[in-house]
Amino acid sequence: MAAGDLFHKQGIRGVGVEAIAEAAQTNKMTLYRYFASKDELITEWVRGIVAHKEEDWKDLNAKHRGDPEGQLQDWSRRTAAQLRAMEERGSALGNAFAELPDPSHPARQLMKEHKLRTHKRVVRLCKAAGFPDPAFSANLFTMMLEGAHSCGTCVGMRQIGEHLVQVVDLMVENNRRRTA
Amino acid sequence: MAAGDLFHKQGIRGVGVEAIAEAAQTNKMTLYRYFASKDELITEWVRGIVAHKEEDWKDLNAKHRGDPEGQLQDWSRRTAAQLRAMEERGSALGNAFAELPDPSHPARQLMKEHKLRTHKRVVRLCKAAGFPDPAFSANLFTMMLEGAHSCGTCVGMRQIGEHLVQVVDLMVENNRRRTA
DNA sequence: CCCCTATGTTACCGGTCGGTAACATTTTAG
DNA sequence: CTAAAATGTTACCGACCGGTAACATAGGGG
Repeated sequence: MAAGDLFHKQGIRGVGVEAIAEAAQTNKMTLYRYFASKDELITEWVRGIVAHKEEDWKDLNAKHRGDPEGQLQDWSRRTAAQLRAMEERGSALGNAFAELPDPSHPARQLMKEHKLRTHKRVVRLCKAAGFPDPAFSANLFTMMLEGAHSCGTCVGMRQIGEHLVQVVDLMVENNRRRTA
Repeated sequence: MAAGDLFHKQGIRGVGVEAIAEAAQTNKMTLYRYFASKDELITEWVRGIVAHKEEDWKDLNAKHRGDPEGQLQDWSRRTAAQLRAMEERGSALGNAFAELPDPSHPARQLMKEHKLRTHKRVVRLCKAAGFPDPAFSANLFTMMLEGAHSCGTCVGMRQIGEHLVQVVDLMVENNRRRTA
């Protein structure tokens, strides 16, 4: 899905179907034989991103089975890596969410569900890790994660990523000391 | 600037000049006698929001002169209040930033400058408050602030706001204990 | 009253965009 | 090789949008 690059770089509404077709090395007609509308194209693109992130979580769970702290830490590290690879344009999902105000848009719903699932996962991890107030800690994690994407404009993504990792490590270690 | 409501609710690109004029209880022609283009309209709208936020900072500084911790805490409380008053649609500036990919767009530059100024202010406050690693703490604050806006989708803005206040208070108190 | 300015009205222009029809071309499979 | 399926090409439609011209109307100060 080469269209995604365009969506991300120029904004969903800023890129025309013609340009998408060209980027996919085909033409408008063929495109419309596979996708019913531009909205469906957008939705499939979003679905792909979301699926990829969900896959990442499965991988995380497989790699650190029964180790919630490890999952949280690895998660922060992967996020930091993504941040490092990120350009001026910020998070694809975040931007897409802002560009699709219609609450009934399928792509928006996909993103919302994914956000909810992710947050629930983090709450579960915090609970499993024995954090005294899992809801609070989870919200904190989520806030920082979401925020990290949009504040690379201030100091650069590298530093933000490192600090994200730092603070997650710190919280996990603190909690370990507390429970030990 | 009633146009702002439309920009915020339907997205900048999703609202036409005609609708803006109608919302301002006038018509397109009169609008174009005051603003050279839609982009200028957007820019002025953004300028207004940014100016308001800067004014808020001045007020913060005036109310807690020589008390950096107090400024940080009050800042988190004001943000929480904004979050509580926020609907499904999220932060106006955040969305605008996502909707204006062109780095040379004046509105985008305004937002970027504002973000940088704000972050520098937070760094200065952290330094003044005697945080051991001001850059780190400031990034943490900014991450949470930025993130709070975009993760109300998960658990609702009220809880996010409260937790933002909680963690800022916690950090400030921790630092106070450390330096005492 | 009258002039000047601000505002409103209508119609229009050029361009772009999402989407489709009809037809030509290539690729693939049997 | 041939038939069928997939892909490409061109042209087009209708809708919308940003922006403008020309003209009508109102309103306020001298």
